[in-house]
Amino acid sequence: MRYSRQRELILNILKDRKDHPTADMIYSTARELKSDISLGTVYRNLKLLADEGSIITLETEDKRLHYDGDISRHSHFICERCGKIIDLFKPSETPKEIRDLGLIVTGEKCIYYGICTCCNKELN
Amino acid sequence: MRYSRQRELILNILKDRKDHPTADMIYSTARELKSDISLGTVYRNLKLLADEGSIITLETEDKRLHYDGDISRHSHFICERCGKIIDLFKPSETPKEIRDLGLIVTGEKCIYYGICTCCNKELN
DNA sequence: TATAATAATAGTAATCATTACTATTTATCA
DNA sequence: TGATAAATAGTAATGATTACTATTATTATA
Repeated sequence: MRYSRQRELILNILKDRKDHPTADMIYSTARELKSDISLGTVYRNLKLLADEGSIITLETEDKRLHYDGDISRHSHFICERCGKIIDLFKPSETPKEIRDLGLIVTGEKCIYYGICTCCNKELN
Repeated sequence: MRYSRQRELILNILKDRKDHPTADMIYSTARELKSDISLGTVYRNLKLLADEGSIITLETEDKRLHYDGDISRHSHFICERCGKIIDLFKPSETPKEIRDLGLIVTGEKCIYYGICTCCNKELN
């Protein structure tokens, strides 16, 4: 894979932020920094980066892929009211039961759903 | 919500099978049993059933929603080679850390990725 | 049981996130 | 410094899902 300025930009944008943006959110940030970058380039590179394991994808209920520049082992919480995605530390081991089934586990994505602290305050 | 024959059919199809079909897979089974059911009806009712909690949706990496008629607390394993989705028992509690953050957890979806037993045999 | 009210459907059109395509640009290596 | 081919910009296409509308079916009530 050859170096490209666009790919480096996309990766840096993602590594610098702590939220979990969609492709078009990354695209709009990228446009501010390089005004002629195209949406297709953003999509293509996000996929390349995800395939090589440099970033993580999150398949959420909003039907848009979200991206995470933090590839450390952790899970996520998604607020069903405001949609905010919160990083959670993931302390538990991969359940022994899974290995006992003869399955080879290479990754996991655990998403908790509910109401975040902010929304809970607003509701009460 | 008024009774409908189509919705009952869709729910029964899903409750009767142990795999995790997509909308169009459910649609083709439904067509065999009621030849004039429409794809839109399948989609609309799957959404209704998921919203009321009668079935579960699985957001996978293949960009198609999969449905599960088993609403007991369990997680899933997806084979990255053949795409098969396997039910796993979910013994662990919701991590205390999450509640300590002031988050209200109403649900969770945990998907493990890797290679299933069948595919592993074929590879060796 | 017949009928009025309206929820649900079938069939089709529209949407929208994502991917594919192609002429042009750019990174990289001899 | 060119040659080569990967990457891009810009646009068209794809495909899962949703919206729309005339018609049908359910259900409450007379």
